Amino acid sequence: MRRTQVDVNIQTARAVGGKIYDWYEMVKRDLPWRRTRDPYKIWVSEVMLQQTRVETVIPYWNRFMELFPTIEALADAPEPDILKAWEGLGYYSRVRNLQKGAQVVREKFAGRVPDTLDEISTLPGVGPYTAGAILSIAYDVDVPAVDGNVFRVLSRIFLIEEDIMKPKTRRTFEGLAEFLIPTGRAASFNQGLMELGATICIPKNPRCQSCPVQEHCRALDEGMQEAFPVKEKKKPPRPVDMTAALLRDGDRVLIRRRPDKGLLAGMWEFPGGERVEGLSLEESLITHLTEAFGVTVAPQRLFAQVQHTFSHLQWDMRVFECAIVQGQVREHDDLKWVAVGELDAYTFPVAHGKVVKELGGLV
DNA sequence: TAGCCGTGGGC
DNA sequence: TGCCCAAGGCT
Repeated sequence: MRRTQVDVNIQTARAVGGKIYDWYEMVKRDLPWRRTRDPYKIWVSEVMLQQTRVETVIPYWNRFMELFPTIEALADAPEPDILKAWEGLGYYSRVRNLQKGAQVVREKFAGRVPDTLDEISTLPGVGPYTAGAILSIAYDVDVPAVDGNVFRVLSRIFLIEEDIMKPKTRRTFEGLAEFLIPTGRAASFNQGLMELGATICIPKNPRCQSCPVQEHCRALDEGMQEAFPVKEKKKPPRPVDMTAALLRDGDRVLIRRRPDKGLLAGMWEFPGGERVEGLSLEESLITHLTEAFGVTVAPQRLFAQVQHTFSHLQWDMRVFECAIVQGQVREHDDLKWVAVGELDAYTFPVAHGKVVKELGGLV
């Protein structure tokens, strides 16, 4: 028996596992992919269900089964056909991987979906969750299938405070989920855990009065249901004061290309940079341009102010119209004077694009 | 490890 | 409106 990092005695494990199993057998929804044991059809359903709601998946699964009823049919289908069948589901690499997987099954596994963790995990698009789901549901193998529902349900029952956003946390939950499986009944137990998470133990306002394991739930006991699972909140984007220079030469403006790596790699921008600690915006801009091109500029007026939020940064960018007071710009591949009317030919980040648009409006 | 990949629904 | 969330996996 694998040892879990969560302190659970065998009696509790048997009680919780059995109750979830019994409850699922009582209340399970009649879903189309629950009417088959065909590993291929269950595989397709599990991939469709990744990050996607059951109600959304049902019509897609039905249509997919008509179009590609077997591994052979999917393996041989033209890519445009499979994409069309997936249209509107999102995450389109899922269906490309599914087809690649079908081809691998045909060529390496004699057309039969593998029934071991090691083998099935070699299929593209089959990660730890999907592997466990297919093995348990289609082949009755007693392996866990830990998805977002399972994180939520188990973290509440056992008051697990590990951050579920950390990859290593998965092992804790897999160990516990495996420990809870009533022997030989992983198919219904695993689906029961997920069904419980989807219908009762929901993220907000969980329906604890209807829960089959309410008497075992430590979070309910402490009135802390909504504090679980523990999920490190994404840090809010760091605010950054950006500066940029609008330098004109007749109807042309100066743009430069960003480095090939890092944020907004390879895109074009109006030269500038982050505000330097201790300096004003204008002083920072002068410093950046001096260092970058060896020219001295004089900010003359604020041309535009643009806000743009990235996942990790929040730019408050001010674009100053500047004059060159000393030195000369030497053009090269990544630094050019470009007519305003030609700027469309260059790719700008959204923030700079707004400035380009404003410039265009002036022409 | 963190960023990326799509879409629809709930609040 | 703007988040968060939903049966994840890949790079």
